[in-house]
Amino acid sequence: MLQSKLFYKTDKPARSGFAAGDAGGEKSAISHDLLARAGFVDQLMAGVYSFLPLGFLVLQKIENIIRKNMLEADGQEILMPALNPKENWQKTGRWDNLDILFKLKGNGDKDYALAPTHEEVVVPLAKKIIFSHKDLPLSIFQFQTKFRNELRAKSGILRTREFLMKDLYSFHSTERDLDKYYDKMIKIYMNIFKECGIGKNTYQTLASGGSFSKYSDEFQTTTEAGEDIIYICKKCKLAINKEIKPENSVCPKCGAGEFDEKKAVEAGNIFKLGTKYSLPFDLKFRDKDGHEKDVIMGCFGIGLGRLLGTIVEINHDDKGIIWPKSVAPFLVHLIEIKSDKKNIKATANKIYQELKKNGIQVLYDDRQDKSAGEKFAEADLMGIPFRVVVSEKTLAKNSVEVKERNKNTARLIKIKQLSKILK
RNA sequence: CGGGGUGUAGUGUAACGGUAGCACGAGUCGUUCGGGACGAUUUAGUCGGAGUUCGAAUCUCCGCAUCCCGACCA
Repeated sequence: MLQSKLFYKTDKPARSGFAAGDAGGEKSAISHDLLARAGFVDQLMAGVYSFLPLGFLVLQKIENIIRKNMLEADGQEILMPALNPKENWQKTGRWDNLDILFKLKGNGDKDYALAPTHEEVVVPLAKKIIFSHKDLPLSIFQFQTKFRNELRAKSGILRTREFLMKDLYSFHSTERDLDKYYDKMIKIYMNIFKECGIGKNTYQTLASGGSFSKYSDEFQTTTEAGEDIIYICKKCKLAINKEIKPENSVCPKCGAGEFDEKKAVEAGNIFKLGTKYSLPFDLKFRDKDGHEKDVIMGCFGIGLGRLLGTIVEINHDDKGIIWPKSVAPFLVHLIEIKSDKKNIKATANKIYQELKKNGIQVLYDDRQDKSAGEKFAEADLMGIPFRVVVSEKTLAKNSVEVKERNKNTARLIKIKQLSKILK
C-alpha cells in the first residue's frame, strides 16, 4: 500500500490558487510550484533537485519512452562516467573555453571535470570500436547525469545545474549517411514529444549550431515559462529561433513569410557535429578503398527533468497537474472515504489488489485521518488520470465513482466493470 | 558575471529601535466525516559574524543563501 509521506505532500497549499510568486512581480515557473507542492520534487539548492517517489516514477516513464525510441533508432545503450580526466577536455580545448564546466581537484592535486556532455568520453571510446567502414554507422546512447555550472539557475526544474539527460552519439562514414540519420531522428524526436503528451505544442525549430555547424535543430515547446522566442511558420509549422531569425525573413522550408511569435522551452536539441570531435581524438576509419577518413558525427540530446517540467507547464489547471496517461506516476488514484462500516476498507482493499493483478498502477489513499475534501484536493493537485472513489454511497450501488482528471464529470461504475474502463 | 529584491518555527507571514505574534503543519484528546471540518492542549523561530545603542528581527558593514531582471546557454 502506497501511503508514505513522500507520496502525500503534507504542506497545506495556498487556497487562493497558484498565483506564481508574490505580488511584487516576481514570477517563477508554475511547474516548479506544482511539482514541489504535490511532492514530486524537492529543492536541495539553486538548480539542484531531488526527485521524490512520484516525480521519480514520472521520470522513469519518460526515460522508458525515450529509450524505446532510441532503440528504434538502432541506438545501443551504455553508461559513461560523469567524472572525467582533465586531459580529454584539454584535447578539445574545452577545459579552458567552456565556462559552464565544473572542475574539481582529486588526490595529489589532480584535475577532474564533471561532464556537462560526453563527446570527450564517447569519442575515445568509439576509437576502440571503429576501425573500418564496416563498423559504421554506429549509435550509442545513455541516460546520464550532466553537470553544468550555469551562471544562473532558473525556472525551477527547467534550468538546473545537475540534470538527467539522454544523449545519443552517432558515427557515420559520410555526410550523406549522417543527413539521412538526422532526418530520421527528427521524426523520432517528434514522436517522443507526442508520446509524452506535448506533441501539439512542440515544434522543430531551426537554431544556431553553436560552434560546430551553422544550424542545429531544437525541439521547442511553446509555453509562457519559456526562455526562448521562436517564430512558427503559419503554413508549414516549422519554427525558427529568434537567435537566427534575422537571417530568415521567409520560411526556409516552404518559403512562406508569415510567422507566429511564441515563447518556448527547448525540450531537445540535435546537432550535426561533423568532424568537430573526431579530429582532436583522431577518430578515423578505413573506407572500401583502404583510404583513411574522418568519422562524421551527430549528437542528439533530451533533458529529462526539463521535459518533465515542460509537460507540467502544458498540462495543468488551477487545481493542479493533469498528467498525460503515458507519463503519469500512476494510472489510478484509489480513494477510500473513511467510514465506520468495515466493509468499505475491505472492499477498497479488494479493488486495489484486483487492479494491481490486472497490471494497473494504483496509488491507494487509505489514510484514515484525512477528510474526503482533503483527499480530493490532493488528488487534483497530483494529477493522476483516473480518480476512483470507494465510499458508503458508492458501495450501496455496488459501484465506485470514477472521475478522469481532465474531465468535469464523475460517473458510477459497477465494481466488476472497473478494470475494463481504465485505459 | 553585472543589477535588484528577500532571509523570522517544518511551511507561509506579522512585529515604530523597547515582552517575537498569528495561521497552516506536526503531537495528544474529544466531536466531525463526499470537496482543503471544529474545540481543547502541546511543540517549534529572528541565516552567520562584527559594529552602533541602555536596548537590535528592525540601523550599518562583511559573509552566506535564495529569488527575479540582464548577459550567457553543448
